[in-house]
Amino acid sequence: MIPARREPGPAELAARTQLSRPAAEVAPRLLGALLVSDLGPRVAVRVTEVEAYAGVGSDPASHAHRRRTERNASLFGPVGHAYVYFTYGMHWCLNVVAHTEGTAGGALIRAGEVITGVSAARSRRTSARRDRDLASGPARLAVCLGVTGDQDGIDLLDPVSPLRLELQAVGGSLAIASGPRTGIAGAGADTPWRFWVDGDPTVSPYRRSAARKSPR
DNA sequence: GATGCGATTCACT
DNA sequence: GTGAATCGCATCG
Repeated sequence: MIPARREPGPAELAARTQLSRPAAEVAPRLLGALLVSDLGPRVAVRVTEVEAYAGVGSDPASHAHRRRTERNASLFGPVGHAYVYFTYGMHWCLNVVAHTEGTAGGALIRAGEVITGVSAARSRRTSARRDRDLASGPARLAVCLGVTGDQDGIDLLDPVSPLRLELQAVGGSLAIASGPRTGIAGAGADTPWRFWVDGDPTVSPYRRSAARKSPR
């Protein structure tokens, strides 16, 4: 039989509204939120570091800067869904789609603290020496949660989704710091769209854009 | 059709 | 601190 159309609850509607704003405004509000993965044994992570990426034309560092393609399509899609991309031939990174109606953008989840399923996270991240290293980096966090390209585009606000974002967990008294984004060169390199929980040990160490050639 | 490089991580010097 | 690993994608010819 045909399942009834899902009725979004009030928390989900509130979250959807919160994410329907420019990524740069949404990103700091994701700090302290919970990412819960039921892909395999449950692992939950408290978000401690994020970066904002805007849409076409406005942010040269964004995957959505040039135009919509098959790869970045999720960034143009519904707010609150996942954008998962593959980079360096081996790493997956997770974004939360956030933008105003008709535009594109999202927030890269750069780091978090594993608060549930530490042993499961450790078995996925055998090279991590300390617990604080388990999700201290975008690709590390994705591994912790078991996220791959298979999760690209899924709805993070659907209560039955295997990967969920819980905004209601956000506490009020977080010390938020901001600064330039990591790994960005050229235009947009100085935009302070990286946000983190000040003093949190799980925040990934800042690296300026890979000092390739010609420093100037 | 070919090519260069990336929103990174890890091991090693 | 530096370099290798590794491949899909966007750009260029």
